[in-house]
Amino acid sequence: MSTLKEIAKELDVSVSTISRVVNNREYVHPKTRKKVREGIEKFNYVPNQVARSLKKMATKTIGILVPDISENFFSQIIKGIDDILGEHKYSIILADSNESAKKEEKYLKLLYQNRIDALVLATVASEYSAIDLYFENNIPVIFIDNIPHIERDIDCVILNNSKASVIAINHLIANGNKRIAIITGNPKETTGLERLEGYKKALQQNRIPIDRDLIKFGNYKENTGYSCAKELLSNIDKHPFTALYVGSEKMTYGAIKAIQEHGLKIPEDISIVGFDVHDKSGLINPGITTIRQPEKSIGNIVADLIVKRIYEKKQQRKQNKKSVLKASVLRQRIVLEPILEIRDTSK
Amino acid sequence: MSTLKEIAKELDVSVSTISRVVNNREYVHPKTRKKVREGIEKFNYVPNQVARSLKKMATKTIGILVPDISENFFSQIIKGIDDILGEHKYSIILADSNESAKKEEKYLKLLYQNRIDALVLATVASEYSAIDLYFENNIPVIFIDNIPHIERDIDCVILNNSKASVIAINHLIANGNKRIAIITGNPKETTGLERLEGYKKALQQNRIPIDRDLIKFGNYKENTGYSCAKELLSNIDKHPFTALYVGSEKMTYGAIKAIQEHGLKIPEDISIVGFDVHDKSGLINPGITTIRQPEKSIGNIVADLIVKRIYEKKQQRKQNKKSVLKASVLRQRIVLEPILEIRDTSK
DNA sequence: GTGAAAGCGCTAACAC
DNA sequence: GTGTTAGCGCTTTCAC
Repeated sequence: MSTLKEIAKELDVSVSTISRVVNNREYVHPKTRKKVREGIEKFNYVPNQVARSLKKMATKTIGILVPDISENFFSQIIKGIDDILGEHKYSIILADSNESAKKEEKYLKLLYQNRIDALVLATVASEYSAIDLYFENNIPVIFIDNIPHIERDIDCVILNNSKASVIAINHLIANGNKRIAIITGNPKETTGLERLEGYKKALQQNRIPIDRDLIKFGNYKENTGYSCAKELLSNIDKHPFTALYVGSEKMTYGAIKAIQEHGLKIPEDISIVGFDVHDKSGLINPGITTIRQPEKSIGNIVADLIVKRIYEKKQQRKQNKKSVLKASVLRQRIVLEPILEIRDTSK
Repeated sequence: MSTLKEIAKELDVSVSTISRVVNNREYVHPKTRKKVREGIEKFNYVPNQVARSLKKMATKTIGILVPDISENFFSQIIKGIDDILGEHKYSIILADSNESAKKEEKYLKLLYQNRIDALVLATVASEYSAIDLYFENNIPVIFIDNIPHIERDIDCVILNNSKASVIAINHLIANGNKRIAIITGNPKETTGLERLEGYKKALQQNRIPIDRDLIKFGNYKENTGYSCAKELLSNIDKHPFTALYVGSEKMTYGAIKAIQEHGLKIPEDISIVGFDVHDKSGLINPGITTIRQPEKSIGNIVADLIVKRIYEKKQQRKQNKKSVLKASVLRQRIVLEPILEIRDTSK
C-alpha cells in the first residue's frame, strides 16, 4: 500500500508535487510530471479517498435510502442515478429500510456518520427526527416517490400522481366504464392521497358520482390488494363496478387474483389499470394496462440535482470565506409526467 | 457540525475522555461519563467516520459490484448481505457494472480508492487487472455467481451448477422426456460451463446419447434465448426434442415466446425447465418450472464470511505487531444446493 | 481516571 | 516550478 509520502521519498520530490500531478494541477514541469506519472504507475499508487475526504470536508459519496431495492421501481432509479454520478466519480452508499421506519431512522444516522455529501430518500416514516441532522448541517436531501409532511422547503423529484389517476380513469371512462373502483395506498402518504384525489377529480370532471364504497385503502403489498378486491367483490351487487384502478404493482397482482378467483373475466367483466407494473417476462396474460413512471429519468434528474446542489454548496463556502452574504438556495419540486401503457386488461 | 474538540472545550474535559465515552471504553469516572453523555446529546454529536477510518485504517464499508442490480437474483443477495452487515454497522457501497467489463474495471478502482474493507464481486470480465489491487493489498474478495479463471485461491459462495442441471434433467427424464435440448450461457464462464456439464452428466447417467445439435449457447439475455430456441425449432424434424432446459431467467422468457410463436404447446409438446425464474406476479400461465438459488442465504453467508475475514485480518495485524509469524488464511469455496420449483411447464 | 500529543494520508496556503 | 507545513477529526500511547 503506497502513500504520497513513500512515493515522494522514492522519486526524490515533495508530496505536494505529486499531489499536483495526481490532481492535474498546473505549475509542474513537464519533465517532473513525466517522472511522477511513471512513479505512480510503477508503485500502483491509488489516492486514499478517506484522507482526501477528511481534508476536503467532502466524501464524494452519496447515500440512497429506499424501502426495498428489489422493487423494480427503485432499482431502476438507482441505476439512473449511478449512470450519472459514476461519471462524476461519486460512489453510492446504499441502504434498504425494508419498509421499516425504525430501520430508516437507523440508516439515516449511519449514513450521516459516513458524512455523505447528499442523500436520496424514499421515506416510509411519518415522524421525523434523524433527518433533521441533514437539514441542520446543510446536507442536500432529495426526496423521491413519497414526500414527508414537514413544513420546510424540500427538493424532490416525484410523479404527478394526481394526473396519473386522471389519465387512468379517463382511459377507463373512454372505454365505456362508468362505475370505477379504486384501491389506493395509505392517504397519510402523499402518494396514496394524491392518487385518490386524481381519481375523484377525473370522476367529477366526467360528472360521475363518487361512491365511497368503491374506494379502498391498502398498504402497497399484495395481500391488501387481494383483500380490498375481495371486499369490493363481496359488495358488487349493491355497489357494482366494471373497472378497477389499483395504486401499486403488488396490489394489482393481488387484485387480479381475487377477481379471477371470484370467477370474473378480465377485461370482459372487470377492466383493470395497475400502477408501476413491470412485467419483465412479457408473459403475463392478459397483459396488464398500467401507469408507469419514467424511472431512469427520475434517477438522472435526481443525480443532476445532486451535482447542482453540491456545486452550489462549494460556491457558498468560497463566498463565505470572503465574508459575502450567503445566497439563499431555492429548493426544487420536480414533477414528472406519468405514462399510460395500454395492454389487455382494460377495454 | 460538532467535533470532539469543540465538545471537549465546552465540557472542559479532554478529547480523549470523550472518545473513551463514545467508544464505551473503561476507565472513565461514572460522573464524567454522565456529563459527557449529556453533552453529546445536547450538541447532537455524531462521530466522523471519515476521520475514524483514516486513523484506524479501516472504513467499516464494503463494496458490492454486480452486473445488474435490477435482477432479482442480485437484489435479493444484496438484501441478504445488508441484513447482516447492517447489524455490524457496516455500510455498503454499491456499483452496477451494467454487464460491462470496462465499467467493472472502472468501479473496481473507484471502490479501491474508497478503501473498502472487503469486496463482493459478481464478475463479467474474462481478463483481470484491477482486481490484483485487492489481492496485493490483502483486501478480502468474495466472488459470487460467476468465478474467474485465475490461478489463485479465492473465497466464493456459489451454486452447485452442475447438480442444478442434473436435478433439472432428471426431473424431465422422470416425466418421460428422452430428447432434451439445452440453452446455456457462455462456456467460458463457469456458470455456463458447469450447467452444460451437469446436463451431459445427467444424460449419460440415464444412457441417453448426447446430440450436439440440441446444445445452444446464449448470453443470458432474452433475445438469445429466443434465437437459440428458434434454431432448435427449425431443426426439430431432424433433431427432435420434447423438452428444453434454459440456463437463465431472461433466456427462458425468450425461449417460451419462440415456442409459442412456433405454434407448439407448453408443456404438451415441449416441456420447459428454466433457471432463476422469479415470477413476482404469480400470474405467468403456465407457471414456469425452474431451478432457483437460495439468494437470501447466499447473501447471509457472504456477509458472515466477510465479517470473519475482516476479523482475521485484524487479528493478523495484532500478531504482526508482536512479530509473530503470519498465519496463512484458508480460502473457502462455499457451494450451495439448487432448488427445483416444479410448476406447469414440465411434465 | 484523565490529559497531551503524535500521526493516519492528503490538500492547500505559503515560502522560496 | 517546487518544497514545507498546518491541519482535517479521530484513536491511542504514554505520562501523570
